[in-house]
Amino acid sequence: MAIRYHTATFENIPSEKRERILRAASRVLGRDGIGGARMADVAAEAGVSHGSMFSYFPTKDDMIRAVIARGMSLQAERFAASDDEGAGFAATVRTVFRSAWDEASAEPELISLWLSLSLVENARFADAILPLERDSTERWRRVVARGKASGEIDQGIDDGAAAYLLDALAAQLMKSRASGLERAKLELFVGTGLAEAAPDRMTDAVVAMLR
Amino acid sequence: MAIRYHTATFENIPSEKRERILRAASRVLGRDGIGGARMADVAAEAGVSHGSMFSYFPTKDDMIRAVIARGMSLQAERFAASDDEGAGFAATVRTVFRSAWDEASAEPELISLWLSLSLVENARFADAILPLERDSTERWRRVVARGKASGEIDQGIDDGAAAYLLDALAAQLMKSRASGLERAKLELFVGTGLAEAAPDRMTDAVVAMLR
Amino acid sequence: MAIRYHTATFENIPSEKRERILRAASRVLGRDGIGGARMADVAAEAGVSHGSMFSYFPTKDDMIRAVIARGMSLQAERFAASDDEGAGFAATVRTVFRSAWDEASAEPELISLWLSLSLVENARFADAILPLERDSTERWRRVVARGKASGEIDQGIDDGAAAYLLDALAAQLMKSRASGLERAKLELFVGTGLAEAAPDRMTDAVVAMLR
Amino acid sequence: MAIRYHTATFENIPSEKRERILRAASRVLGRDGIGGARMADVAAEAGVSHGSMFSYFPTKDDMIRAVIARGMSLQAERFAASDDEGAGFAATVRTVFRSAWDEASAEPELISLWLSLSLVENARFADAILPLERDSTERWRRVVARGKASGEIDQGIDDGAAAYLLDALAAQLMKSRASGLERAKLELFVGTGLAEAAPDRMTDAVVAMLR
DNA sequence: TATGAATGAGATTTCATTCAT
DNA sequence: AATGAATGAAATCTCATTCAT
Repeated sequence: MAIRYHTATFENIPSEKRERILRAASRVLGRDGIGGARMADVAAEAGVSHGSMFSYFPTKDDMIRAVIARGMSLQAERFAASDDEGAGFAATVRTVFRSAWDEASAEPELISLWLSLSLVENARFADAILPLERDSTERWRRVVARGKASGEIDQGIDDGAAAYLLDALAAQLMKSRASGLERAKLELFVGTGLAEAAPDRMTDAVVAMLR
Repeated sequence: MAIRYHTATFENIPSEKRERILRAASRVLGRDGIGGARMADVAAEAGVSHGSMFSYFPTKDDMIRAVIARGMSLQAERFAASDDEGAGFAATVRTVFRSAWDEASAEPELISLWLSLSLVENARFADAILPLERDSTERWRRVVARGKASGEIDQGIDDGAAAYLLDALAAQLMKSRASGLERAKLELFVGTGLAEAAPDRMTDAVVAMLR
Repeated sequence: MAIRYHTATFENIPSEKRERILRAASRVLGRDGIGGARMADVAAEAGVSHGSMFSYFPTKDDMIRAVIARGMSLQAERFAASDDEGAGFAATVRTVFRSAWDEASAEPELISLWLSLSLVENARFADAILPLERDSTERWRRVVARGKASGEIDQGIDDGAAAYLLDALAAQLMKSRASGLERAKLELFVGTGLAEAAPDRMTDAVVAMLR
Repeated sequence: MAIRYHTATFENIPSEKRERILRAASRVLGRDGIGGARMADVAAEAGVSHGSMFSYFPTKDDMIRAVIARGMSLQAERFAASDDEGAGFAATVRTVFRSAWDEASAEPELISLWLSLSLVENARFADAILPLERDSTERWRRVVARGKASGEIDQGIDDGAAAYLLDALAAQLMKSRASGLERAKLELFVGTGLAEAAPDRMTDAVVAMLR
């Protein structure tokens, strides 16, 4: 069902090499951008020959899609892993904000790539992550619904707006791990050097607001 | 005091032409991205010769900085214009969200360009808008302070977090005017075709939450 | 005595496989041209591995020469088969034109390949078919000689020119089976859709002219 | 009405340079073939930079079409120039065969290019010369008609076949100037070193045959 | 000052050939 | 002997920048 952007050759090589290449691509794409990334750099960083890249992916665009697809499934896995239907609203928000923060810190280049997908110039890749965004939407809606059911969220609150706000906050936190500008902005609000505390502080704040 | 990125020649041409060039550059940069924009396209769109571009700006990077600087001062003007220290918190949020939305709708390419500046690949331009972000921060802090003073915001609310949240929401609304992906995400929350109502709905929601 | 362009390995594989490979090569060379043909395509079309091709033929050029040599001997066989020293001039011309037409229709890619050999860029392969051309010359000279002897050709006719003309006509007919342009040209003369009747019509015409 | 394959830039440069580039392209295409010709070689041979070539022609294919178009109009001019409706059949054939021979000798690379167009691999360019072929057809039909009217051609002769034969012979003579293989073949018929006499000898032969 | 032709370094992509398994 | 992954040189095309007019 999932579309494959790579060639049969790519499926035949050792999975260790496959991972190495996709990680290198992810790193270069995150660093130099979709347009600025050079296949030769990815090849060098992955320790394969320039020509080999094109035996793994028909075109640069295909490689990009493959990296996005991998990023998506990694993210989906993490979402699923952090999902605990039994936890309370505040605990859930705290867990999700914290894990979003940690994952973004671990692979900031994937976040950079994700940021790129919002640009019109890269719109042709955006469809690749829509499913993930949809997934994320649903997740937040359910979290809000549970919060209302448990009384942790005021009944008068607009569900959709609350979900949007929570999603936007999580996204903003992640972006501040990948982007110097977003990080600077975050520090303007929480204080220089206090970024690390941001996920918890935001959790407290948002939980308080919604009650 | 402000740094000039253009040449003396650029100052000698009619201001109408100057505007035309900067607007064309803005449009092309927003559409094709910082890396993907071509000087020849800007020239063609502005109705000047390709060669002239380099007599106005020493390099492409300089032209980009000039466009960003112009975007910044436009934005600063608007901020100043919409500032009404006498208005209440709710009214201020509504006005700012709405005007952010309208301005983004009017010049989405400036928003696109602004989005680009969060990417690491374009980090060398980010310092150009930091002053504006700082300005925006201060503004939201003052708005929150007024809200607390007037009792429209609960005393227990974390000031910094509230300001961050309001800023993030305003930014998110603006971005959804320039990016198909962000627009799709907004519609996932507020419902397809209901994007237009988003600024008011977000205002209502956030005002309710902070009370 | 004949030069071998293939390796010893090629001689050890089943003759069925050998044929399959040479036919595939012929097809690909005819379709994509000598320069444009890709070894990988030949391999795929023949159902052997890419690498094997180079264990059968040291280089692409060798493979091409092998294909040409095979085409030559096929053609020589057919020449010999259609040779009937006892037949009259008109009957001989008719038979040869018709069989040239039919053979070209059956394996147009061999004709394409033969056409390629007239190009300067492929001159290095031309020596491979000179013997065949020489053979063809001799054959036509003999046919003309028989025609004169039997009185079917006017004594005043220039033998060499007549033979050249007959050979050129036969060649032209064959080429029109492989080349869209040559076919279009033939139809300009004989009428659209009437190409199939061309061999007989040309036979009648040329027999009438030489009498 | 005529389609232009070059850019506006190409029209702005000195006509001397334009000619130089098209001639260089023609030479390289004739020598290395359509697929084998390299833009860098054309550029070097014309004394312009590699990059400039792409400011004159959007793509290599466009350059090829431009060269073909130029070859066509040169050829059409010559056709028109050698047209003498008042001349007798034999004189016309002699003039046309001779001028075809001379022109082919003067610019063999154009003939090579023309030969290339018969290959399936180059079929996408063939439509560019169909008008010329059509023109040539009509011309030979008229020549044959005049020959019949003046009694120089036997009434029983098949008009279409005669025209086809004359056209094929002219083409064959031209091709033998560009192709070593075709030249060798011609010499097999007329005798080594006697190629130069071929046009006249063929004229005599064909005039005799058709009477 | 304005123009637009010219340049060349650099990016993607192709493919004959090699070689480890 | 067979396979197919790996290689890297080379080809087309792009575009910021320069420069003669």
